[in-house]
Amino acid sequence: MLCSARARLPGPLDRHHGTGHMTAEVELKDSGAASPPLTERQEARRRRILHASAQLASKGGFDAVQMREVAESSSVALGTLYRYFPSKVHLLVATMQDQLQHMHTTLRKRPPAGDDAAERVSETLMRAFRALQREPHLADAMVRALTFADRSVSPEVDTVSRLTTAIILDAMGLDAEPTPQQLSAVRVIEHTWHSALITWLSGRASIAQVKIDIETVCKLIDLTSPGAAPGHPGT
Amino acid sequence: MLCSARARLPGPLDRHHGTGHMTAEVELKDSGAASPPLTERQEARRRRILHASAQLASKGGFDAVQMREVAESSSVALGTLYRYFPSKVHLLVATMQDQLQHMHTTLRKRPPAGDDAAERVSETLMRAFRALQREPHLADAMVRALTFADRSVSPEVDTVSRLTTAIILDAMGLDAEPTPQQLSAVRVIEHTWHSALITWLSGRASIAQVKIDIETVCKLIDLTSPGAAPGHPGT
DNA sequence: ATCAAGTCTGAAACTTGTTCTAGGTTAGCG
DNA sequence: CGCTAACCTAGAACAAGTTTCAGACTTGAT
Repeated sequence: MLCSARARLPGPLDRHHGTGHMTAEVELKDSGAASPPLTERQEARRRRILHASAQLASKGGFDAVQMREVAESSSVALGTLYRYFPSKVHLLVATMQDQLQHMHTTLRKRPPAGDDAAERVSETLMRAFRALQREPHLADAMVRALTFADRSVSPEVDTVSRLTTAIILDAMGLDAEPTPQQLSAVRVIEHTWHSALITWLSGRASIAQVKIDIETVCKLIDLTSPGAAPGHPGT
Repeated sequence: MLCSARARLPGPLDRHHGTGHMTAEVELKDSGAASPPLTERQEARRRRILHASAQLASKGGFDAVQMREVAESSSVALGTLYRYFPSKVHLLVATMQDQLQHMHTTLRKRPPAGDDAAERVSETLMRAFRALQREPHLADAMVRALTFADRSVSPEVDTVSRLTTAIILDAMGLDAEPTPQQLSAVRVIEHTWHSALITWLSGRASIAQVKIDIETVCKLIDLTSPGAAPGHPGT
């Protein structure tokens, strides 16, 4: 990455001024995300790009996702690629968002069956972890992009973060709205999740260690659940 | 970063074959690190480089640390810079190691004075956090480099990790050797620490939120300390 | 003093992310 | 049908990390 994140000219993903006429190509289904009303062909291009990105990432990780190659693989001009995704990090974060959505729907179909919330969350994360182990290079590309992202990618990273939070909250199976303490615990779990993945991906931690750490951090859920001993055990 | 981390030719930081003659320049004090027996002038160069790196990083963060500039600021040829630090990430991780060592000695002088281990650790981390807030750009450069580092930087990142672990263990003030559970808790705290810093640096979390999360994760220390309720509170 | 080995320098070259430009294309609209 | 705005393409150009190379320098050994 060079200087990353300048102000960008309006692209197909920008809102219109509402003056009446819209994008040149015919506008269709704005189902899903609210911001980008995309054309059929634009949607197709976007998908091709994300597919190429994931493909290349699966092969060789972060470094293997080269913008020129992504452009060529998805039959799109380099300039167009940059119109859709203003930087490599944007692209990879979007790729991650895509994959996360898959995972979320998959997980909803077969929810974890642990006895308490902590178990269910750690089971869920371990399931996700196993999925990532099947495509370690892809995981590398996505996670590195995610943690390397600077302020210009904040909105996208935030979306990913919300998705992850949703997955964890789902697994917790709460009866009521989460308390602030629970939300903090979830954030901590997310932190641990990302950082543990990094250490695993860079070969500094074993799979077993990641498992242990996930289980360790998940204990925070019991600790912060309403009804658990408040404050320190010694108090 | 481009392709990062090729096999590198022998540099001043490499061990010798023990054949008898050593580095060209006079060899002096190998106090400190065991691996690199550096000359006086080499040590001076190394320091100049690290200083320039920190200087530039303080000014504009990760992007502002440009290898050509570092080389010029430290009056060293670009090739030499690369001989000392095989990549920008190596350089920044080494910079972090340097800063951490300062912090460690500083902390040893005025150890935290909390009642229990969890308090002391979170106080220590918050102190470090405040130090980082004084140089947010430097923090940005170091932390981004740390989490972006790939396998080729593992040894260096590991050193930083060990330093951080040492700081936390120091703050805990253990009577005995840490148990495996405690070590896992410390790793989780470290994960949270890095990842929370990232979210703060990229503007996605407030200082207050980082504080809360650190305090939250530090509760794990009580939970895993010998004598605390083992397993889940509900069991 | 000379030699060999390892270092340092300066500069050019190469790679890949990112930006820019000129021209061709598409689609709504009068 | 022809206009216009927005889009897309091909390709050059630029920026910064990384590599390479020839030559000068340093030092210990002969």
